Amino acid sequence: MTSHAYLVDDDDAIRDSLCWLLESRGVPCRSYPSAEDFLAAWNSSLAGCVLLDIRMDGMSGPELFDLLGERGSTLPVIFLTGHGDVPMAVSALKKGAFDFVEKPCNDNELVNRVIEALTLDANQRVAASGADSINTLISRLTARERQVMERVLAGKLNKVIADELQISMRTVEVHRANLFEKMGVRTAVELAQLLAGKRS
Amino acid sequence: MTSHAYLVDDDDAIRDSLCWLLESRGVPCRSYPSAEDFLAAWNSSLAGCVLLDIRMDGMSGPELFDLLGERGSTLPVIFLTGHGDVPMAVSALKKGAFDFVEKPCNDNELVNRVIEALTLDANQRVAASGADSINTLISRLTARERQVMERVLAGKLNKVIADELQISMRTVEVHRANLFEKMGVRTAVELAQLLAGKRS
DNA sequence: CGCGGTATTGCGGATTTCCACAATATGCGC
DNA sequence: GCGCATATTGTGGAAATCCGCAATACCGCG
Repeated sequence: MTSHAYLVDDDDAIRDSLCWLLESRGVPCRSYPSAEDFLAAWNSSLAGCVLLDIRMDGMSGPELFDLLGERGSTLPVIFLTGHGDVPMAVSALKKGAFDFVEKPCNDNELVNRVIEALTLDANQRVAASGADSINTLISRLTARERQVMERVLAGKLNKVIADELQISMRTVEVHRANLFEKMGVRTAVELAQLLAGKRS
Repeated sequence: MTSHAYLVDDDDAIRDSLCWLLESRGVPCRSYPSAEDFLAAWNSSLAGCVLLDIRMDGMSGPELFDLLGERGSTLPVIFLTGHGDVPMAVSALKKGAFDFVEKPCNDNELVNRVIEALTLDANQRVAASGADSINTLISRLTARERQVMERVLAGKLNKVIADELQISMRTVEVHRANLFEKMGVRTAVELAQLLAGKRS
């Protein structure tokens, strides 16, 4: 999924001109005439950022913003508005909007913000992919292996784990070795380091 | 250091009325007639939050905000302004201000924001104290113990560590046991958990 | 100079982990 | 039913860790 700027505005002229501006600066751009249109097109694998008009027919910009958040979007959102007020800007930013700019605005400024947002999103994605691949690894463990892993991470001895799980020590050793193998580590400490912070 | 609201505004009447409002709601408050006054009184152990007027004689609110940031303040800052515009609010929030409210504002709203900011600050402090106490623990280790700890956290076997440090395995065992004792853990895994994330 | 803290090492035994080899049982899909 | 993945257990030995007891050495402080 290439990184795009997703422009949502119900004004045809603005959509066209902004889209042209961005593409002329090397930023791939797709535009949508309504919040509903973008929401329909959105899926969690979209990468890039969103340029969102505040006031639109149908669903408003902030409403779309909230909805995207609920659906797990992490796309940076830049609000665009011709008639914004301070409380609206404050509210948007406190909810995690990337920026809030008033129309008309300086072209270079806007393109810069878009590029910043694109960069942020790219960084977020590499960071997330780390956690993701770890969760993928964990997902490949069997239930037993996960139970053993939990207890290994709690610093428990095999014999204690065996006792807690009501199985023999030998079995614990087997699960332990298997899960280390699957997680690609050689020691319990490496496992702890691997999962440091991003627990699932 | 008790948690306070630090009010910085050059308008006597506003200072008095806001201070009275906050104290009447149970929020201890101290006020300063200028940014310079607060800056002089500030030190890194102050706890609470800052209520900052934008436009003041001498140093402006945003200028003070930047300076505090440079000096390592983590106090949440709520900007107060009677004539703010959107770009100003956006700029403040993107720089990390806690909130940005326009005067006149609803008393309850403001008090709520202050309490939120106070809560945030308190949470930040407990989080920081955790990292701090860990660093304190580490600082009590001897040089050798730290060297051993590094390698233990790298998942190395005692024999390897002994080899790297050119000492006997027995010595490594001793250092290892001592540092576990000092760090208050019983296993290498616990140590890794303890230092998960906040490495010094 | 003696005391205390740190660093160092050895011995020997208890405990634990690691692993190869080997085997049984269950459940699931073709 | 057969093959495969998973779970389970055992034997036995090599390797590593854990730990008490004991000793030597260096260094800074009073």
